[in-house]
Amino acid sequence: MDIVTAHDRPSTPQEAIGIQETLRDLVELEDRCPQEIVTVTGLDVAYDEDSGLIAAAAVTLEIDGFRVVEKRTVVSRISFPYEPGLFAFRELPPLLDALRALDHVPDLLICDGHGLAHPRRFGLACHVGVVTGLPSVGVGKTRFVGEHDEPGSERGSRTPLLDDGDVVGAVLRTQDGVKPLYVSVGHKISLDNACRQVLRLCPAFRQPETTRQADRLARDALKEAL
DNA sequence: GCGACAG
DNA sequence: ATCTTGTCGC
Repeated sequence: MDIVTAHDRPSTPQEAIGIQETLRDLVELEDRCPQEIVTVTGLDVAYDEDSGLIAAAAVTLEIDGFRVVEKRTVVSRISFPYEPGLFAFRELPPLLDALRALDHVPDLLICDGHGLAHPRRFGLACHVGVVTGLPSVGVGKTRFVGEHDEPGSERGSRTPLLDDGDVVGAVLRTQDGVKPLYVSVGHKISLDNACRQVLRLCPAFRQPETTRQADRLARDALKEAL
């Protein structure tokens, strides 16, 4: 897969913020993904702070049946400190390497982190979407920005995530009585469609099947590299 | 000044 | 993210 990038390795936080403020104007919030989504790629990373290693994984599944189409892992060095709001610059380099290694271009990317639900409306999911040009969705496990009511306890219930008067995402219950997920638009997809696809990916567990598999792959790759 | 703060 | 005992609920 071809990826044009030159804006993923800033040397200072100030520079990183500048990159986000420049790229955020390229985010497309309309549905520009295929009408029928067939393949979905899950992205995740695992860290080992002691060795300074980071492992990234990209797993492409057929959304209907979850058959594995292909999977790639990359292990490299951590190149940016963790900082809320800038954490994409930590995960982006290895994630893009993993995506570049894919042979098949997926219909949608599922990121482990927020998209628009970010202080500058440009979280990891937006960044990955913009630099790849692919539709992307951000799925967070905890709140980063915004306020919301508690969604109903049944799977599929959702409430809007509001920040500064903007609907920046949705708090979506993916399993009955289980802690909800924070879904936000990354790129080229509407919030409604994003929630619909995430629900399809969560038939039995809280987290999307794509994220679960990517998480496991990244951990295994990291363990293997130690 | 005092919290809050994706992974 | 990762570490990591005990503990609550079904």
